[in-house]
Amino acid sequence: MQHSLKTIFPNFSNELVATIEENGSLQDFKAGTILMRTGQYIKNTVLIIKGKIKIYREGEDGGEFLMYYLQPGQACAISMICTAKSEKSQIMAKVVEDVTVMMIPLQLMDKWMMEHRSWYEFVIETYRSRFEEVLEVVDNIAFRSMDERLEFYLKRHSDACGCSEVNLSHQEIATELNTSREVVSRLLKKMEQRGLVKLNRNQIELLK
Amino acid sequence: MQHSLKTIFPNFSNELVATIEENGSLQDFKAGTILMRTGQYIKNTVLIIKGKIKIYREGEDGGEFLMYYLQPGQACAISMICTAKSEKSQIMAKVVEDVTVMMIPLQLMDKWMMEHRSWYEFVIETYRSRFEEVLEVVDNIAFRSMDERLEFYLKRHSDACGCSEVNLSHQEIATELNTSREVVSRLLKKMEQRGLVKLNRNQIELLK
DNA sequence: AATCTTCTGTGATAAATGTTACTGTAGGTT
DNA sequence: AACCTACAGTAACATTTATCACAGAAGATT
Repeated sequence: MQHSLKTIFPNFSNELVATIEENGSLQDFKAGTILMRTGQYIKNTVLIIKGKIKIYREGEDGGEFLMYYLQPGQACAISMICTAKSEKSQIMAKVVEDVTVMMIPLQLMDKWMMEHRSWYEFVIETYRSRFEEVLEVVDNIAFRSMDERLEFYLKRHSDACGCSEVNLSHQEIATELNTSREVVSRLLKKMEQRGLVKLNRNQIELLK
Repeated sequence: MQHSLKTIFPNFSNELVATIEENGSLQDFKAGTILMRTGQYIKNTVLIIKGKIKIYREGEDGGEFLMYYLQPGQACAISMICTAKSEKSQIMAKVVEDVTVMMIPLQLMDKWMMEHRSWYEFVIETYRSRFEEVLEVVDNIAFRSMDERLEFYLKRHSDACGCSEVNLSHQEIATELNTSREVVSRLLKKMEQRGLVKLNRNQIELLK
């Protein structure tokens, strides 16, 4: 099998992997697709096999605010939490790099919690890590000014891709931080003067 | 029994209630006690029987930021999430009104998930509602300005106590919103001029 | 090459929030 | 009453962030 579940989710037991392959459905989505909207009911738990999904909050005025990214081996905590009670989504999920996901019907999610220890642990760990990530986001906006938040944002990006280049326009960054492009340009320029980054068109190299 | 678990947690099954009473330990804490600190390891899951606990994030500079309050019938989601792996706390928990809590050793928390359906559902629901609350907090700081946040804060308080008076000093409010007392005073004065509140010493009456 | 579009840089200005400093007031204490 | 302390009001100023306006640079298209 091309995308071995067992490789991507190494902690799943063999029985669990078999059950998932039997009951879940693999689906592909192109970059740009919105997988989940605020207010929409959730019908599936989503495991990411390949690609990248952005989880963000949308303001009433249409502003965005990045919460975190989901990558292979991870799952959407919101879809898990909400599924349990078939609740509405509180967030937006948008594909940023073509993804392959495993969709798992909501009834199974609950059932497996009791039957598969490794599923239970995965779900709990997913909750925990996402909760932590959101807390970190709160920290950032509550206690830090824009320049620090920008640095943190860039660092998170380069950590995620494992490289030191961030291929984004200033406008894209501004959107995710819910600020304006000019502010991002200005702050980046200052960072460049401090020798922290090198600025190219559609690309920011982290130097430190 | 004075504080009947079954009354405060109506969804718990009778067996679960019995198990909790057998294994948990009731403890009282005075207002002002800090039950949990950032970085501290968590050894128990905490169920609130009586009183009120404030869950907040602490900035490096000592600033505070209110996440939410815990009241009778609720549990600390962080303690549940972290317990599962005996992780460190990411937040601060401070008693604001004398509390009685039920402490449950971490091993049992996990065990009961498998054995008691009503416990499982309670835990999941706790995760869900807290996650939602934190998302709302993010919304507020990300998309709203201080005057809107203040209004929201006051509303949440009066909703929580079921009355229209909020008995807090400007300083206390400022601390929880991580701003300064002067800003709160100014904004409250404006709200008073708009006829939204009436200001007294240590008290704010909501008029609308 | 000429044209267009997108991205970036930057000044000027406005608005929101934070900070400093000082005043007055209510309530408690002696 | 005299005093003290916590709380509240407010002016003046600093800083941060948002907004507007415009210009130039890098790529893409014709």
